[in-house]
Amino acid sequence: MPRPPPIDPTAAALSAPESFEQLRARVLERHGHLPRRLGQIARFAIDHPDEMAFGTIAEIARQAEVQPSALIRFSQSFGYAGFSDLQQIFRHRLRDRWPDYKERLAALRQGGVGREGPAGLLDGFADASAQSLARLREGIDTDALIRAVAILAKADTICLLGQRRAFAVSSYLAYALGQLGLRAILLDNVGSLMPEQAGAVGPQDALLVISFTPYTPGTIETAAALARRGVPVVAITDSAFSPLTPFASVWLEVAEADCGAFRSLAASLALAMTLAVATAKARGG
Amino acid sequence: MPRPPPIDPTAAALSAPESFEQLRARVLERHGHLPRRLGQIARFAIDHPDEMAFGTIAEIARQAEVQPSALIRFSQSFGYAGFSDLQQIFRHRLRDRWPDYKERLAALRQGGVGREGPAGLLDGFADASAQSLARLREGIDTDALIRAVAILAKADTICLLGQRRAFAVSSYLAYALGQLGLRAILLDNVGSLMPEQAGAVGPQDALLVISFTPYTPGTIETAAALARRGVPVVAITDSAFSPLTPFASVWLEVAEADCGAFRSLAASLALAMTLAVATAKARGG
DNA sequence: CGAAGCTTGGAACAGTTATTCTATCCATGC
DNA sequence: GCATGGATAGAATAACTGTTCCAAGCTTCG
Repeated sequence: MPRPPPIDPTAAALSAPESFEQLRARVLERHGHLPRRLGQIARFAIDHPDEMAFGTIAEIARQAEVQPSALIRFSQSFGYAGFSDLQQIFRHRLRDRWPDYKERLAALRQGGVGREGPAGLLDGFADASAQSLARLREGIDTDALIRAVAILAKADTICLLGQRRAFAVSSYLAYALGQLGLRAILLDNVGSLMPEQAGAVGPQDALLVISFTPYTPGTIETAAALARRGVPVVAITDSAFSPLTPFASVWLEVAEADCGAFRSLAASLALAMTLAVATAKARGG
Repeated sequence: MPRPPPIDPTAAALSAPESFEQLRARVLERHGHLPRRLGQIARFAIDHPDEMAFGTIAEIARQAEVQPSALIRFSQSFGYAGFSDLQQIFRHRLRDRWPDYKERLAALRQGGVGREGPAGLLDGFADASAQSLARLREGIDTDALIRAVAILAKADTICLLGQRRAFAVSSYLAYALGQLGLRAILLDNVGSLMPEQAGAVGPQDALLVISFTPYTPGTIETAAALARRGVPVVAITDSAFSPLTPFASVWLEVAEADCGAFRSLAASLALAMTLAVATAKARGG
């Protein structure tokens, strides 16, 4: 690797960026050829501009996992006299952003139509997701949740089943449970091998199945077959009338709001994560 | 003039306002029967909230023509431990529409409102998701979003790439785009066939790639290879320093909040859905 | 392998911070 | 007019601030 060219202090001093946008551009441009620690700071600064604005040098250094002196070197290498000078940039950014924020808030309160085009769509999906989350918090059956965690904590292996729309949830659970050190297998039906994937599952394991209207037939069949074989079943679904409820040991209802034709997944994912972490806690503790 | 009733320290301590709006209301209400200097401070605080957020106690005291100690008495008379506590309110007002997530959680716990066990965890994940969504709405780069939609709308086939944590997003996009009647293929690396899956992709297509820290090496490599072949790349990632940004035609930043070790996916999914539906609209219209 | 160059960590520094405390001031009630 | 008690100003203080400086650590080049 070629040695990075020495930083020209004159060049740096000539041009201490005066606005956040300028600074940001400069940081992005130089990030590649910045020493390790300074690069770390650059990253933190751009990713957490609010912290940079308010924190003391000690706090920021701790959060960025750097020495306070490194922050000063960073500031100076971009042409500022010291850290305080650099911090001014971040503070001004917040000051200037404020009026914009006020207007938006007012617009939202009035119930105005909001933004147009893709941004408007985004507002819609974000709204739907937030609404789903709020409903989940208030409507969750705490008892069922506790029983579900108990079942999963007792299981030897946790099998995950969710197809089509619910596949995002089951695949994320496979990732999360793995990270938590829990044995889990994802019945993903690759190569139409679902029967074989489910073949070795027994009563000592547990099935966590996710399905929403229109319930994928394969999901229901596989879940039902496993339940018949004595496998405890925890179901995440969208209605008390779901075909999963008759044979589920525990079922949890999530009512996802929709924006247009598309339903959110935010609540289902939050619930899934809760199950994963609570199970890990129950087992580990 | 009637003598002002003595301030009841208990009453003040019972209720230190936690948001700027609450504080403002309280100040306005008490302003009439406040001692001269404290009234002076009240007025300055409401009129110059930015100064209150950024300044040191000495600067503010000078600007408000008051003694520093008066600022502390003012803070305490509203139930705060000292000036620094009061200043937090003004800082949070600027920092984010939403009070700091961690402190909110702490407040919930202290107030006894927070639930215990799995339900408490659920609250945490729901909070993190909601916060991510709020930040997405406010922080989204509308221009980039529009350019991204334009690229995707022009594409012959939309290729989806996202592994590990991001796989939930890419797989959901595969489902959604299919429902919308758009040709999309998911590069899922089943059987380690990623090279073959990506082999037929050309400049007439487009790649929609999703990756978060720690960026899966295979994702970056494949995306970079396709970009080199002239495939337009739209990236959803979590930082301006993501390894995707150098070769992405457009990149969209989502800053997901975390609850414990696990990050939410709510904002990424909402953004993904937005891209899908906006692309369908752009093409169908 | 040795030398030279930045880069890095950590201690030392002077200056400033928020806070506490006390003497003084002023307005009120008797 | 005097006593009372909160409000105020200002000095004292201890903690912490941002900054400087230097020795040790790497990396790269000769």
